[in-house]
Amino acid sequence: MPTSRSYRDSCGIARALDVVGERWALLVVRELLLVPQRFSELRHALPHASSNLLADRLRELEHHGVIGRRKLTSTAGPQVYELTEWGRKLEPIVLALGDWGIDAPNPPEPTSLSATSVLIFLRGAARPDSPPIVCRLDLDGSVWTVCVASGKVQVHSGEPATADISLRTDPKTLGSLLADPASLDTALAEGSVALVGDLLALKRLLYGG
Amino acid sequence: MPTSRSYRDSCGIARALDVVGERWALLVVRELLLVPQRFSELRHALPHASSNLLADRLRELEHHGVIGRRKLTSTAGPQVYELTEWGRKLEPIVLALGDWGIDAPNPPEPTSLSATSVLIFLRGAARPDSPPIVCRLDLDGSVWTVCVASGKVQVHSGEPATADISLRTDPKTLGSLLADPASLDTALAEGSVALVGDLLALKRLLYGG
DNA sequence: CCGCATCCGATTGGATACTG
DNA sequence: CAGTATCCAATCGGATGCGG
Repeated sequence: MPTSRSYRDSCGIARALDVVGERWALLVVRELLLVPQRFSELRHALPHASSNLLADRLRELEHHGVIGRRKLTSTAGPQVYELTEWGRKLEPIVLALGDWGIDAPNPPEPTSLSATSVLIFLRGAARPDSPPIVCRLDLDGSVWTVCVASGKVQVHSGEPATADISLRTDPKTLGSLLADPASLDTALAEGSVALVGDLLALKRLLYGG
Repeated sequence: MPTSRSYRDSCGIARALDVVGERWALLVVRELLLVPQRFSELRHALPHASSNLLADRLRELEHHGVIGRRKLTSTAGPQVYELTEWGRKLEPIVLALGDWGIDAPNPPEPTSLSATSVLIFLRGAARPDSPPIVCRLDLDGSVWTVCVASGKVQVHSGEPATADISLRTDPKTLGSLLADPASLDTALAEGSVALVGDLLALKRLLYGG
């Protein structure tokens, strides 16, 4: 009679929530939107989730077919978690939920902000009509490529072939920069942001124009 | 130090989940998408949620500004819960989540299916390019108007001014009908669906064509 | 270190009963 | 009808352990 934890409701909304409605589940999906990640990377991205809980969610999401795991090297070695084809269809929903949540009150400090989160926000905020640019972005040591070209903003993991500008900072600082353009100068001055390349190009990328 | 139940993550997605991520919250929102509802109506729509939990969620959603409560008569009397302007912005997100959840495995029986759920599904499934029609729909005693006109499908609570066809059934039967067109004839025969008007018009409304 | 599993106190969810 | 009060089971969060 434990009747599991299902909503036992035939509606598609309830059935979706049976799969991704439990605590942390959609944040795991968020983390996997840009790139497959390893267990330890997910832990770093979601520092307020305990390890057992994260392991539970990953197992459940895998069991429901939202994510899969793939070995990086054949036969024993590190593995990454990635969205399945079905799981990837959550992307527009999760992004829309993020837009909606912008208007919510801020959570109590201290807060976390993962690289994936801020990159998703940057991708949505960057003006696609700004001039083409390739930016190398080093966030907490992991390297990303932000590319604006022909009206599209792309973000993916790894080194760019060539870069117009190069930025090194951490997710929370980048988040502050996006929220408050005025903070860019002081961040550069105190070294929390290191820039190689044209400052004006960076401002166009982050704030449009 | 209880550090509440917040995700403590600055990302908009996490902040949205701080508001509507708790159990039952989004199903309450779903119930209020079509029409404001009273406490007892919500209980009937979500029979697997206990009363204290429903009261808790309503209080929290109100506190966060997703829903509000309004007195039907001035000074003491019944009250209804309704979405705020901000809460109404969840509609496309919740509908998209429902579309995604259609592909999820069905929950274990027995399942519930509220009038709102099935009407939302009907509204999305009905072909807007079918001929104009006004349908009076009596679901478990509450009356709705389904109106197809000029390429739009509308569903709202209450009696239509005039109706081309009139249907009386319950949400679960209507859900079965939408899922399986072949079940319509037997449902009519055994009386679980009562139709007044043109059967062909009903089939066009439910299944397109 | 990485990828979990185990243990435990604090919260939360669920069912029933009860009150204004 | 519209919720509270109460009790108990399940879950969460945090710390720790542990094999590879």
